Amino acid sequence: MTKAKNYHHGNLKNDLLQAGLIILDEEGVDGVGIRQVARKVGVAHSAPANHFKNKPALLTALADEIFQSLLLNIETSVNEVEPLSEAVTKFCKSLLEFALQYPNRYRLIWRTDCLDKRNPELQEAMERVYQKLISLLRESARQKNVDVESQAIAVWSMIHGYVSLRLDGNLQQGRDSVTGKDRVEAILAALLEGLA
Amino acid sequence: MTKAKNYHHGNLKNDLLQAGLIILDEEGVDGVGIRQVARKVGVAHSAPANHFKNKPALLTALADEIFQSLLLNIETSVNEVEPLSEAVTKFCKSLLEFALQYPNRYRLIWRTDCLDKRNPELQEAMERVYQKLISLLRESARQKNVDVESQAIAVWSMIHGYVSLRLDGNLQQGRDSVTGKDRVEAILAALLEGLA
DNA sequence: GGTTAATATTGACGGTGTCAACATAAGAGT
DNA sequence: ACTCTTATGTTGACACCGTCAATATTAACC
Repeated sequence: MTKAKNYHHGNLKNDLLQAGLIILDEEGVDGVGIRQVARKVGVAHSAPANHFKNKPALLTALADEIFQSLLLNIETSVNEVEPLSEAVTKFCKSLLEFALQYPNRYRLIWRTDCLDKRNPELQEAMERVYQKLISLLRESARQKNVDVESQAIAVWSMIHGYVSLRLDGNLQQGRDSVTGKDRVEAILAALLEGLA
Repeated sequence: MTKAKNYHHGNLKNDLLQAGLIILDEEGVDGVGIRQVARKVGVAHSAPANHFKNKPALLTALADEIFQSLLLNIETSVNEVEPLSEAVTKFCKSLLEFALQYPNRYRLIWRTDCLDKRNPELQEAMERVYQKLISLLRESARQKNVDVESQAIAVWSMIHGYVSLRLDGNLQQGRDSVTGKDRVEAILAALLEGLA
């Protein structure tokens, strides 16, 4: 938050985004609104309009920022040259960690009903995460004749589904503590080694 | 919609729910609101309050109905005695079919931020779907020493993740048409046979 | 048939996003 | 330095929304 004594605020746009992040973490997606962030920054309710065309634009800008930090998280924890199982496990775990640390941020980036889906920056931000996964799989599938795309979608679907279910509290009771190793490892083992 | 000539409407509660379903299909989760359904049924904006304590209660009642029909869908298409791969495939496919036919219904039942999560009927409705999957896996895991719970969560996560990504348009481009067989089969094959 | 409880209506309150009209300040060109 | 233009911030209005309180209407029961 930069100081705000003057009529012209300085760098309102960025301050609005930071305020939005805070509100998001504290109150969830529904808490984030034009008037809310304006209030938090101490500016008139209609000031954000100069920087964000409408509510979806504001949320999309937030989602974009979030995707970037998520990607950073992933890239610092995954090493390309590891064997497939290691790489995939780290990819999934860093995604889960991020979601557990900032549940509302994870929720927002998938709330496409609130976002401006066509925003190219947003699309590209998500694409980068997906491509990271693709590259991991391609690396260790070198000359083997496998359908990397399907594998990526399988992993991507599973971890996203698991995280979503868990964040929404849909893996009830003690159902999410498994003997010894974490459940992520267990379901990843199921995927890596096969069910049958 | 029953006729509404009288002051007392007859069975308003049910009519509100049906109207809610229609609005849900047509306009999405955000379109469904107290005043909206009241308007659709032709009744005062505050009439629903007699039948639904608040908005979450209305949406929860809808979600409950939806879960029931989803379970019906699954149960008529899955046969317990089939081999594991068949049973799991049918389970997942009927879930996907349902989601493609009524995308907004599928979306609603997972929007736990809009729903009354503690509602026991809702919890049980979801639980029944999950238990169905468990029973499929247990059936074909008979004396084999496998962690059925983890397997169930793996399947459940993957199909839920896949459907969610697909409904939200996050499996871009032609990325979702794979040579010959459907992508669901491809990712299920990855899960059944293992990645490594 | 009169009383009670259920159900529907009306009107208000504070909240929201968005728009239009206006105020203020910063920057560019002369 | 002095405009003029443009970017930015303010104020006020509008139509929605969910919720509540007060009231009207009817059904059901003794």
